[in-house]
Amino acid sequence: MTETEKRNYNAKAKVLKALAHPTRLWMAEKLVDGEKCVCEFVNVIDADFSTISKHLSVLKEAGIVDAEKRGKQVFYRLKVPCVMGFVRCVESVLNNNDKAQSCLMA
Amino acid sequence: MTETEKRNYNAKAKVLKALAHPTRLWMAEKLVDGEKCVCEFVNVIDADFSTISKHLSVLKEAGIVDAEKRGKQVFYRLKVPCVMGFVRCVESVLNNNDKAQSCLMA
DNA sequence: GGGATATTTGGTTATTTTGCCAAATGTAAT
DNA sequence: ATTACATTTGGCAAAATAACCAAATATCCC
Repeated sequence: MTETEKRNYNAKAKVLKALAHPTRLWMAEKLVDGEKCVCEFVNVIDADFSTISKHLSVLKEAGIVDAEKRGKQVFYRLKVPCVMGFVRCVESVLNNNDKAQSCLMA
Repeated sequence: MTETEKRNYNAKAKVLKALAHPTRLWMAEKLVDGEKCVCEFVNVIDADFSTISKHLSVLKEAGIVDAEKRGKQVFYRLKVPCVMGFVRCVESVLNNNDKAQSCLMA
């Protein structure tokens, strides 16, 4: 594997890593409906607001979301629409897993 | 967020986490061409074979690949074809990031 | 059975990630 | 300018991951 390839896979893995956390994935999915301010997440997620802010910055760093400050609030929005198609793929993995499980039980 | 939802997001995150590693992502992509035995990875990847084996077992555990033993060798194959469509999405994120970068430079 | 090959498992250490707290920053309202 | 509110940043401890080595397991060939 060349150095360039290596860098490429590191970069791709970073994007995946950003989504590979329950809270971040949940937030990304919520953003499909449109932008949300941090405060909206703070009210719903049971975690410190600093934690939530850091999660959002991971998503931003990865290029998955964009942030815009308006007044006191910061609004995040999904930058990459395909993200969710890809969540559907993940769901199909899970469905497969469940099917396998019920086979074992049958 | 209900307990059920929480479990659901943990499960989805687990699948993503499995792919969120340069080596594992690379292996998953290689498997698009068809099954490969562990030894084929061992010859190419610069890492201990126990490390490679463990990576593969993470992918298997997540339901992304399947393993079959034939003779002395174990063959892994992709269980979920959509995985790669979703890698394409990740790539589009990267392209976006690059574009943003070149904007900054221009 | 004994040796060779292919892979997995267990154990250890180093690194990364997570989540909370406290403190800093930015913005609007009084 | 002071206060209140929204968010980010820095620092630290706990938890999860990763990679290596050595040892265990499984299969084949002699």
